[in-house]
Amino acid sequence: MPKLALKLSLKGPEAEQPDRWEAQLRKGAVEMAALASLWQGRLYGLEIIRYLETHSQMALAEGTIYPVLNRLKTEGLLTSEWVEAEAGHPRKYYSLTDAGRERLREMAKAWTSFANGLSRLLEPVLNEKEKTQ
Amino acid sequence: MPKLALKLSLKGPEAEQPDRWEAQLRKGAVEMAALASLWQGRLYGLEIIRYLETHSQMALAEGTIYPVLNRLKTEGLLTSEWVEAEAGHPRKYYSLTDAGRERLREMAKAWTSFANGLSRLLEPVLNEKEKTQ
DNA sequence: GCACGATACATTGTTATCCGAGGTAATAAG
DNA sequence: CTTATTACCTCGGATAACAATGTATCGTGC
Repeated sequence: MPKLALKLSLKGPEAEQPDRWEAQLRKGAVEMAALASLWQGRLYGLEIIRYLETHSQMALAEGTIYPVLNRLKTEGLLTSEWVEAEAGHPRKYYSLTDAGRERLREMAKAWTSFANGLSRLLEPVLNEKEKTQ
Repeated sequence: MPKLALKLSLKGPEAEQPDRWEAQLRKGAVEMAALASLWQGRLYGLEIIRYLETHSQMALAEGTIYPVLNRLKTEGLLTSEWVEAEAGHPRKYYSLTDAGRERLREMAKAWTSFANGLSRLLEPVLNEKEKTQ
């Protein structure tokens, strides 16, 4: 057996909708999440993925995180450095710059405001207080 | 003066970034917001825009809302009916279907979970509790 | 040595979405 | 009849997530 790593997409005729919707929710929040994962210290790529999965139920693919990290690096929001591991492939550790820290603060505030607005909107739904028009 | 309604995009060499980021945040949340605006009764297109702007600081363009409404209608989550206005152009009122109501409940739950995860992630940032690595 | 698996980084193509810019229709006022 | 207002609708560009795929490095078993 050579590899057999197929992840079994199983795309049925009219299956999977919730999955795609949550992907859309992630848009825009991903950059903020990546920055946030580095708030307490440097991490390398795959570590960021695991961190976010553990700390926020946000499951990102590798094909998502690497472009994002490069984007943020280009914008000067974080830096990277290669570090040799005792075993295995060398790792590229990312750290927040001062600009990145500042930007994350702004994003966090904007996010909070945005989330509060939506929460207010969803209140009747979650509390099931229907009003018959 | 003929019209002069140009909204002044003013796309400088490296200007406007915060605006585009918030647009990304909106992706995915828009469908939910549109459904939520109809929870308490029917509204027509422009009214939905105004409702969301008032109740959640979410400013949507017309070019955004109409395709979304058609999408939701195609999925059977809402229905529409033309209603003559006493004055001006007739209005197309949208209402939630039972399926739409049910879907909105699911979305609201998923959103809450997602938002809570991110809130947890941002806690250190908002509380400014840096830990020197 | 060399095949193999594990770990890690990286890129490409597909698909979905927001929204600016533009258009149409109906009514009312000048 | 021209203009303004209100409303609905559509097209095209830009951006983003991510599945699939590829590359590089090291350790282990033979």
